[in-house]
Amino acid sequence: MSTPSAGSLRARVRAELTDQIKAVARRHLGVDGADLSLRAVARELGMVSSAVYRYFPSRDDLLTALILDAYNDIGAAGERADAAVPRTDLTGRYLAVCRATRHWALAHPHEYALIYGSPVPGYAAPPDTVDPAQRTVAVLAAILRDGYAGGALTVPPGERMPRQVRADLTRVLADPRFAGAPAALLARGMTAWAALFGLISFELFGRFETVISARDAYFEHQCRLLARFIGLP
Amino acid sequence: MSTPSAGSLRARVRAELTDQIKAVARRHLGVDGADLSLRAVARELGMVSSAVYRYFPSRDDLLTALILDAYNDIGAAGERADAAVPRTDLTGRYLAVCRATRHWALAHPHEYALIYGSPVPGYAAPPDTVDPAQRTVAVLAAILRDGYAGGALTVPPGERMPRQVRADLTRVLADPRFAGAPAALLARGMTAWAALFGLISFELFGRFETVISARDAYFEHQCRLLARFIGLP
DNA sequence: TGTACATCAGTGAACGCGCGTTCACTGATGTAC
DNA sequence: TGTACATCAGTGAACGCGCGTTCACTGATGTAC
Repeated sequence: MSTPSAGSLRARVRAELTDQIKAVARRHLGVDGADLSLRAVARELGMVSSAVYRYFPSRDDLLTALILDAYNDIGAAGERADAAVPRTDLTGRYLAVCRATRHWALAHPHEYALIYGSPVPGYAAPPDTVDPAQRTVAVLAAILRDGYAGGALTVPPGERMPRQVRADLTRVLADPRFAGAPAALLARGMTAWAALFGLISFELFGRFETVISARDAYFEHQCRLLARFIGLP
Repeated sequence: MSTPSAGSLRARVRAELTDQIKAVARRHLGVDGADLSLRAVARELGMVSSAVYRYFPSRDDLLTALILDAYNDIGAAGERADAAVPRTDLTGRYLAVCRATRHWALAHPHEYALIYGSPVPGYAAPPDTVDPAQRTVAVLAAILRDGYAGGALTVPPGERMPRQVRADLTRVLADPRFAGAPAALLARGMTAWAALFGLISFELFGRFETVISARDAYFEHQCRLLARFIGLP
């Protein structure tokens, strides 16, 4: 209000409109799916379609922005849920992350579909989406690490693992975000990770439509089974 | 050639062209995704776009035909794989079904995305897709049934299950295709089912891109973990 | 504090394109007698 | 076996629509002196 030079006013307005464009575009994902219409977004904002190009150089860049936001949102939701549980309550942390992830997905079905559904033909995600895309799985990995460090999680005795798989997992473990647990544990964790998103996608994409009616309870039960599978008490 | 009246000739030509249209449309799924272009399909077949309407009353009906075929194909692949393994080799049957399902998905990525990817906005699958959609999971259920009947699979002792979840699963078990195993086993089976498609979707939709290089071995290992999770030896 | 210039947001028209679907039509194939 | 009529496949033009992107422009906001 006082010190900030007039320059930052324009910048603030610009940031706000950028957010508004994204917000409207997000809503349009539900109508058009991944091939949302720039013109429709502009129309809803009362501006002419060419004006959007002052904010995003192309339709694909707008899409990329939505994808980035979605990854960061769902990842942050998982991180917050994890942080809210005592560090030593590993099962509680695991369940909290699962619930938060599903909760976000149910609240933002079209953004979820954008990042965890079919890839958009002709669209290639730029490299800077990779890190945000791994926030959720990084939270899960941290639980494995803490569980192993504290002795609660142990390597299942007599578990064999093909050499090539071990090589891949070892490479993953070289990343500090995923390090700390042995490969055998990471393997189980990654199965649970795929299962988590399999469950959410099944629910969201209609596979439980006339089959499962108690969705919350079902998800909870499935997650508990997966927790046991990982080795959590 | 001899007895079949001339009427069946026209019918045969019609059936062939119907198949050709579907074949071309299937290929176009890779370019346009679920919003494939009728005109592009017609163009590739050297016919005028309106001619396609002699075969499919609308674009959505063509899409429905592709969806039906895809469900039946992937389901049949699982059934064949299961049938090729001795009945008593439960783990072998389970792994065979998983492998066949993944194999089909890798060979038909765009059809897989059509049925197991994000739902198409504005498209509602007609009710006759439901049964074909359940062929794969029905094969898995049969393995549970046989395992339980033969005594190889047992209910995990002391496993609790929320009342509502039990109610849902009991309703599922009323269908002869899924009957035969107790609810606690079915619950595990359905987790493994979601995990299977979670794994395949992750692989196909690019989530393993720079992470897992030994895809076959990784999938195999994950499926073995899931087999153990279900209770298979 | 005031002026001269540069930056930027938004306009409106246009380009060139593709789409699903309808409709009246031609000509070939099938059917009934 | 041959003829008269009905069915059907495919044509080509048209309707009405929406799209992403470019471009020269106006007028407001910001900056340097």
